[in-house]
Amino acid sequence: MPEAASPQPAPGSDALPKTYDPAGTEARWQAAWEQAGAFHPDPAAPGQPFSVVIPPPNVTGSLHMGHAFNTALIDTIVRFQRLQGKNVLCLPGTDHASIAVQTILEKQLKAEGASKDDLGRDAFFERAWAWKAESGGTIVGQLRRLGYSVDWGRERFTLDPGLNKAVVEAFLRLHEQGLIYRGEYLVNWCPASGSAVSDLEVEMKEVEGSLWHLRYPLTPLADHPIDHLVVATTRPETMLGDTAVAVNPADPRYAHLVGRSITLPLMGRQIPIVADEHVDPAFGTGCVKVTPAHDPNDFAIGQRHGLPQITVMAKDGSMNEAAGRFAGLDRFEARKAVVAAMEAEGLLVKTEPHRHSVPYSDRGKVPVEPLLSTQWFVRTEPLAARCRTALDNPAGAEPRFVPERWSKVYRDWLTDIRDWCISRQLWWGHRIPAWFVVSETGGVITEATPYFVGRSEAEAWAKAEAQFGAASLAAGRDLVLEQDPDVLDTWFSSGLWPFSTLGWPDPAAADLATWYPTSVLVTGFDIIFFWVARMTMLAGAFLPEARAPFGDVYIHGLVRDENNRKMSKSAGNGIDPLLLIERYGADALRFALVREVAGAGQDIRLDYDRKTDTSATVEAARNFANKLFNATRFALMNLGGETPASLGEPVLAELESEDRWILSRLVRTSSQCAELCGSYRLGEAAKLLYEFAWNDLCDQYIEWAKPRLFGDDQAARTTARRVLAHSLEALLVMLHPLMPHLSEDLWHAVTGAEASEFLALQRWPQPNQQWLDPSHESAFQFGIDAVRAIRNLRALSGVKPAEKLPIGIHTPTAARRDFVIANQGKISRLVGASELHWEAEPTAGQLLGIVDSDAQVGLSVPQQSLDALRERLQKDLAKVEKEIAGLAGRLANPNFAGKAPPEVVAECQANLAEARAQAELVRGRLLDLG
RNA sequence: GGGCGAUUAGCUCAGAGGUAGAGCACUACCUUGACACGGUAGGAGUCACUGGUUCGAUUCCAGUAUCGCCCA
Repeated sequence: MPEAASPQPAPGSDALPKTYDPAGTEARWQAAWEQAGAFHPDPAAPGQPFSVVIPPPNVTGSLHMGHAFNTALIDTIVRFQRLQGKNVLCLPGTDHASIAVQTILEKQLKAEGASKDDLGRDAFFERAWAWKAESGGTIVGQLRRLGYSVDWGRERFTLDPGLNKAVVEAFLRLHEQGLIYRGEYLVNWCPASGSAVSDLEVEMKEVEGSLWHLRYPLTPLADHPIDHLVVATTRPETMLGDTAVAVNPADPRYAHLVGRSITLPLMGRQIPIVADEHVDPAFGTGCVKVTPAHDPNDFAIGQRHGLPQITVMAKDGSMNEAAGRFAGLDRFEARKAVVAAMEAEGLLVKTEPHRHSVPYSDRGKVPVEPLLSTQWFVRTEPLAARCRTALDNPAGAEPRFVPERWSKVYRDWLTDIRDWCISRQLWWGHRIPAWFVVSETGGVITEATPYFVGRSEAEAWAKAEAQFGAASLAAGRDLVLEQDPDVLDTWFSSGLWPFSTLGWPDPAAADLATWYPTSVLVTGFDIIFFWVARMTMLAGAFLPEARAPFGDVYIHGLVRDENNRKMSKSAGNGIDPLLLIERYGADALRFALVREVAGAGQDIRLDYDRKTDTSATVEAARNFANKLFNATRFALMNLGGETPASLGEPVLAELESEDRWILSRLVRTSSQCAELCGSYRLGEAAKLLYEFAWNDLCDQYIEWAKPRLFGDDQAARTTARRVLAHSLEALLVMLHPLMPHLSEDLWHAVTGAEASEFLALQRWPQPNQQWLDPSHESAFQFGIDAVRAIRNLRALSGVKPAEKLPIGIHTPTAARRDFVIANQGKISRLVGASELHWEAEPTAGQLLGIVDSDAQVGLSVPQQSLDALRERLQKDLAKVEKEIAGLAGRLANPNFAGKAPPEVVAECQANLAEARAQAELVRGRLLDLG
């Protein structure tokens, strides 16, 4: 980056604008980092490897605030680790989101009056890739705009050729291990997308439905009093596929009927009455209709009793030929028609309103239909078992969840896990690498058609030839192979993400060797099952030696809107991160998001005014950015063209009180902040730096150091410059993970570093440990307290801020006396004193304020009505008396003295003495005031 | 039905076994030679409730209530 392009003039210049304008600065540094390849690591480089693969956003449009949040957290972590000197890889990418993208495209086609079948598979794919290019481009642009320090040179897409290779290999190996099978089962069928979906993609929704009580006539039997049973159902249309009625074997009302048969109304079919323990005698009439082909529970009953499965619905949700005269009707129309028909026959007993759960398709937003279908499945238990073992690793759970409580959620899901339906009747996705020998089954694919799994069609052919070639030849027919038309669940490819992106299955991949397993996965709790568990299961199948594909899993909450609702596209309550970035800057948005996340993975609520597109939270962060900008501007104006390096380190022997104080605070802050960032307590780290920067450096240090910075004493000025430059530089380094652009920019301005150098690649500050000095910190704290007491007194007595007047500080303690005398000029400036003097005891004729039991401050002002001061003192007295009561009460308790730690008792006694002394002072002052 | 989380200042949220914190908002004053996106000084809370452990609980434990989420 050419120097001329920098917004910062050379150090020492005072030509900076008064406010920070993030837009240009952020774009410039993003470009500079990328052009320099700053985040493109070499696997052979020194430094402990640290790696993160980002959760790839779906290419379904653009990013929302949740992505910005996830990005802010990950980038803070990886930038921090980079500053620790690690060899950091942060790998970006996007997800093809098979079902979601196909839904979008089909909707577009429908709007154009076309369908995917008109287009054909190839043209549809072309269209899908075009969509991917557009949406993916938008997303990548947004990620760049946030300042994500990822390696764009390693960007991946879950449907790119490299990932396809990994997907095919994974499928093959799982198949070889017997962990993939194909079979006809009751699956969740989404009629909207025309595909099977997994259990996870089904969401239970409470709906107001009806419970229909239907009369099923018993097949007549001479001299038997009961001639019918009543069944209750929420789905009358499925009765067309009933193959039994079930009762509880212990139900005395019906026990004697078990084994008899019923004539199924409307269909005329004879179906048996079976006894099954899973029937709840208390629900409805205690009799349930059994439709094994359309209900999971009935399916299980059917299996136990060997009942036939009659599918009465087609895959588009309409009734099929097996539904007799209802064939062709949509399932919801059929429901009405069946009820009407039953009523017409006098078989509808009653209809009750009934609230119940209905499975909905996550994507299609329509009720899912349990349907018998031949699909591919992953046998999950062996994989899950390995994950549970890794979690129980005596040397430490793998992965380690942060916060820990999520590991229970993860474990529970991996216990009693169901097999994973991985085939989808879609086009956009990884085609299943299986070829059917359709010549064996008359040219069609059935459940019985033999198939071969291969890395390529040629490989499948070779296998097919070997097994069926001779027989085919003998039978005089050609071998015909046809690839399975279906694609894999998106999560199958996402599940390989932490290693497929690093080069797996190539055993020699350097990235894999260096950066696998990855260091930490950062994601929301909502995809622990979808993604985290799938990755650990699949990694266990292929790279079991690592136990888990990531050491830590840092689970964060969701971003909620100003009304505490989860932000979502469908609810229309999303907030576009770009709007806030444009208004406040990416650094401000990032800082605001991270600062909100101090707690243990709680959701964060981002305040937002939709009328004005403003956010007080982000605005506060923007103000902080501006404060830093101005602090740096001040430094540049007062460092005399020098840099931290040219000035050299502060020299201990030359330091004044505020120097000792800020450097001690710096030592403390740098180690605390590193500790917090290293343990994912990023919000606390953000707050710590905010306080150090604003309260300590700006409000105190700079104000106390101004006389030296403005003065003529060269030696004193150099010392102050050294401390200021040093503290500021360290602060900028520490802030870099949180506010990368601003800190990079200001760091260049302060250090005068070459454009080819980057703060992003510097080292975390290592301030001299000798500067840590608690006694100086408390000594200086007295100065802060005294200044505040004087200012308070001025405000209460109504002295004009600009009015200078004689001021005294009264303390008998030698160290404090020395402090006051040594800092006379500085304190005078801070409190507006025309003359500042020290006396052990206050002399008469002053207006006095109390710092603590050992110090008072006095203003030489004419006596006046001082209700405000009196009020204040009375309040102080009340407070201190309350404290005395509490402390005295505690000390009077013999158990306290006996059982509490001695240092606590001593502290308590000291506090009591202090409080009593203060109370005395306050009472004295009140008496003086009359 | 099972599990998890939350309940702290007007709002949004930190916090920690030993006298309650921040940001925003609020009040008063101040355009002081970095910053009004600023400064100074203030006001403001029975830490949801009830028990228990403890010398001491807002903090740990149990239960209750309310809200939210996940699983069935």
